[in-house]
Amino acid sequence: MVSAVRVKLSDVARDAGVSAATVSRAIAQPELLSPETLARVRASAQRLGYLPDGAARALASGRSMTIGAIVPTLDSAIFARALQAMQATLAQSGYLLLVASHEASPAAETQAVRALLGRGVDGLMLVGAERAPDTTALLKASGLPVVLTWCGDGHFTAVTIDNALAGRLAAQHLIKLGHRRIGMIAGHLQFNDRQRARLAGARAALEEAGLSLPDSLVVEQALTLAGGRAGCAMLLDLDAPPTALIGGIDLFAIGCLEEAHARGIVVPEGLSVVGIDGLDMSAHVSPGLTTVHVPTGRIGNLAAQTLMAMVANRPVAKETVLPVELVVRRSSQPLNRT
Amino acid sequence: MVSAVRVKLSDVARDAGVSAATVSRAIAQPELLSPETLARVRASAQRLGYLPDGAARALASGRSMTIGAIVPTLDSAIFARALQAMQATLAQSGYLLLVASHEASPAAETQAVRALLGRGVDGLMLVGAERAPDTTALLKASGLPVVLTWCGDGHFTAVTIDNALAGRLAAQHLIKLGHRRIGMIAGHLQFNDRQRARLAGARAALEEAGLSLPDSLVVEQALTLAGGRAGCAMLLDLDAPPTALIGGIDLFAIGCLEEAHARGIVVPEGLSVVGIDGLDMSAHVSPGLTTVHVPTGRIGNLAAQTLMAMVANRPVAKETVLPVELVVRRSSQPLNRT
DNA sequence: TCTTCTGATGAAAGCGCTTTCAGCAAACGT
DNA sequence: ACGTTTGCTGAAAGCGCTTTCATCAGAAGA
Repeated sequence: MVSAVRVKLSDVARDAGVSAATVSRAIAQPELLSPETLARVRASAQRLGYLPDGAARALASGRSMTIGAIVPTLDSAIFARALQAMQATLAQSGYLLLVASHEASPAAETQAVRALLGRGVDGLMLVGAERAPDTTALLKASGLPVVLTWCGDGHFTAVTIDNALAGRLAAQHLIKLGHRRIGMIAGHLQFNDRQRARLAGARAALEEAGLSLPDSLVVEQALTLAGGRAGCAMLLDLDAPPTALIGGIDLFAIGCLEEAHARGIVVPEGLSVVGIDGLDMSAHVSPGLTTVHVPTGRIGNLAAQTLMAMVANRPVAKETVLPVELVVRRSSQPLNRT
Repeated sequence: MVSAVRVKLSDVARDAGVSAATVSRAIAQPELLSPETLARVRASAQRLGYLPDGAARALASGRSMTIGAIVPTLDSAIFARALQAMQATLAQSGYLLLVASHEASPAAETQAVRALLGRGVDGLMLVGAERAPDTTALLKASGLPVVLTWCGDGHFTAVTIDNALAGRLAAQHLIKLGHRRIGMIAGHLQFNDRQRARLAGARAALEEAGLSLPDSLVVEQALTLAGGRAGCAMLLDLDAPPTALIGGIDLFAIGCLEEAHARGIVVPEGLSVVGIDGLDMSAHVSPGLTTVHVPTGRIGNLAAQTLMAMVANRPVAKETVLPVELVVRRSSQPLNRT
């Protein structure tokens, strides 16, 4: 490792014949310098290949130009897209994204928050509103800008969607099509307020229509395609199987499509399926998946923007609720249209 | 923002009645302290809610406990999985992941490298071996541990797969099934050595079998499902369309499945399709996708481990080539079996 | 001509931690 | 009994930068 001695601020200062303060200003507040000085400093910095030391800057200025994000997992189309959007938005302003995942463990989330807080992030993005009290206490004590996503808690700033409405829209669509026995595959409800809300929304819609979503028609599964298939299998194996299924996430719904196909059940003739998320994939599977579209990318963009605004002490909306929208495709049709 | 004054090392030291050095040791090298002192310091730290300042630690110690990763995009099942694996592996050792993406732009990659270098990462993961000379120069000059993934360049340490072999396996499989006109949908080849190698491998296999893969049977597409569909459409619209298709990534192959389905072409009877990647999804689409499986998660794990080993000055293999493996499913079958 | 600004720059004091280097007591060796 | 080693702890010097605060020309005002 022939690590060349790092060029530091003082080297540039010496080279340019100015003080360290001037070089510092050339980087952070160029408008304070005379054009000539600025040009000279920049030339020196360029020639020496100067790269400011982030740790030192962070220590001296109290800002790290880094935003933290803690998600259940990166290995999910949803969170991956949201993080990509965040990262892209942040990068435009010179911020970097520090990520951690907790795999649906509140304790791991606390750990992650502690780690990111220690790393001096300027702001923190979290998913959902439900978490260990420790975590919340840590967050509040830090006084750090925090943005919750997907679900808010009324306390922290949030960029959300109405998950209950999403569940409701899915259910209402099926009800309107004449379905009466509707089943739902949800993610494990513990430590997942998004899924709980979607389920509650669907249930409320059914009850408002004089129907119901009994626990026997709800299965909890791991948030994977295989989970969706397994859930679908369980519901179809019921004595009186549902005529329509709601997937708490699109992946579940796609799993249902596969399972139905494997069983020789034609969708939508033999079974209607509706998802929630609006994955790209959902438009391409066959039959095309009817789903409640969620603006995942925008959640990421907005979370990033909100966080940066908070860092800059600009006012931000306490909670931004992004719209969800039913997208009807081929996977759902009126009951008994044979 | 009622940001409570941050508890600092000196506060803990005072509270515990020891020097700052002792508190510092309690955190980083507890074995140097007497059990009693250690316990006392820990109790104080705990009670005061002390959280070490990462920037200060990084500045003083020269280590940030942060690893950087730069990928084309986070919004891809492949990179998302690799990053999730990296993150999980790193977290176990107290490291955090700083991510950036470049969207297939060499200039953006240079930018990202600069940003991460400045942020004082202890190591850097990059995808592929091809990049702007600036970037390479920057990397070398920094002397930082760097691990390339998917493709190596013989210079930097790398955790790779044999992309050419992957392409070759896909092609050989189809050749063995009797296919003679084989088409391929590849990602844009510029700034994507993985795709170039896969294409080259497929082409080599065909030539070895006395066949060929003319440019007319190769289409370049954006790395999305829609790209796969579009590519498939182009190839099927040829006067003499291929009887089998290789997708440079599974997503392409899945797109082919959709496009074929939309055209009323039955896979595999009317068209054989093979992918490369081994997405979870590929096992679940119908027909199940024949694909060359790539151990994506292991690439991430190994990259993380390698990077940590390099940071610790432990010896590491210059290049680890992970195995790829053909997984035959239903989407491919002998030619003309009707 | 003599203040009073204004704009550009420098000196120097940290930011919160790590890490030599020393010091000191207790344990050891002979 | 007297050097030596060993184990634990403290003092203090930075790490590389930012940011007051002070300075000092030159421009502007009286």
